[in-house]
Amino acid sequence: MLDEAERCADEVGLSRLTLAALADRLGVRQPSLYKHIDGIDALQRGLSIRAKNELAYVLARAAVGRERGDAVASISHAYRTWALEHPGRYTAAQRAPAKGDLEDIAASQAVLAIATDVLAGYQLRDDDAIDATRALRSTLHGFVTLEAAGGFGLPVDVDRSFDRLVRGLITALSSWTNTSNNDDESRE
Amino acid sequence: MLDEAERCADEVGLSRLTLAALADRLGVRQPSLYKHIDGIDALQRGLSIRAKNELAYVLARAAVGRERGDAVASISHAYRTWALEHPGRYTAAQRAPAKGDLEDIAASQAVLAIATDVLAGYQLRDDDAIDATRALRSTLHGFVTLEAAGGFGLPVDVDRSFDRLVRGLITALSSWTNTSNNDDESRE
DNA sequence: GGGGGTGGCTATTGACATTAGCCTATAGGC
DNA sequence: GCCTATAGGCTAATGTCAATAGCCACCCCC
Repeated sequence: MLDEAERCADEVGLSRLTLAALADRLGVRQPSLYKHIDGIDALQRGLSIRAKNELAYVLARAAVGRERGDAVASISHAYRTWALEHPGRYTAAQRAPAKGDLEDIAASQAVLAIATDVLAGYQLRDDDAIDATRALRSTLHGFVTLEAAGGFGLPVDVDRSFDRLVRGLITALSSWTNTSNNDDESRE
Repeated sequence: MLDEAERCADEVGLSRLTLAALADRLGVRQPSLYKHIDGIDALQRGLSIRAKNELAYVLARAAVGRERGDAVASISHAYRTWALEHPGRYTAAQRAPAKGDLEDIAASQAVLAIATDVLAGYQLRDDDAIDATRALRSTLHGFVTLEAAGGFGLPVDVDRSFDRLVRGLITALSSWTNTSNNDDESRE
């Protein structure tokens, strides 16, 4: 059932994943779904957890045997590719865990852990590491979200833009501890 | 009426802004709203346009008299502040214009124009400029969205993280044309 | 061959969006 | 001063969706 829900969400968008539509696709009446899942909130939670775990797995695979800029570039592209291929699941994965929902929290941290691991190569400490993780997540999430929402109107090559963004990110990470208190103007 | 809708959206979240709730707040029955606006789609479109224009104005003010890194930092902080103060409107502003909806397209471009203007100080040409604009938008949008969604679980200072991110962005922009084809490893 | 669990079903309720059609106050034109 | 168009409210009704209650059939296992 979650399988079908995932497919449905990816096809029509998470916000249009309705219990009625799902029942239709499964060839049963809508109330029958309640024998398998406890309402639409639980459905979204289930999708979210599966999505987070799947994403974590994809990212982990992209990172094996790489480090620093190489690893960042690899997971970045894997992230974007996965998100674009599974827009419904990607949206689901953004759902923040409820307080005390250990399974959901674990799934969320599985994704986070990849980022942390990759950034470990940069030898950042404490808050620096957290800042860098947040920067990585923000950058990827922002681009992918805008792209998926059709926010980039112009027909200019989006792959290239993403590549540039990732490169910029890697540049920033390379000198992360140096930028704690500087300005710009390194050129011209 | 849009005023009240904005307040309501900011208070309870755009997704929970319902015509029924809005009618309640206005002290009228729900169908009466149709005398003023053509359904919930039109309401969201109206909110979106107003939000985009307001955001564009806020950003423009933040940019006056500044350039390059200074301007980027200023609009970045203005962007985040506005988004956090008006979460409903900010969400509304993300809505992509419908094809051929000139008013909405104009509002969207008003926001974009600020970014373009600010980045003009970096003397980027053609696709470079577009890539940089997309990078700027992605970075800000990503951070703010994650923050608003409660995506940053840890209690570590979010202001600081944002500051670092913006600095990193400025660093990347400063050497934008140089990063077209490099790697990382500028340190250690 | 009976009992329970599994997984369907219909019927019903309640929130919400939307449409149809009605009523009133009022602002101008005459 | 009257007449009418319109702005802006209303009730009633329909349709979609989530959710709950309560019923029934099958099937496995003993």
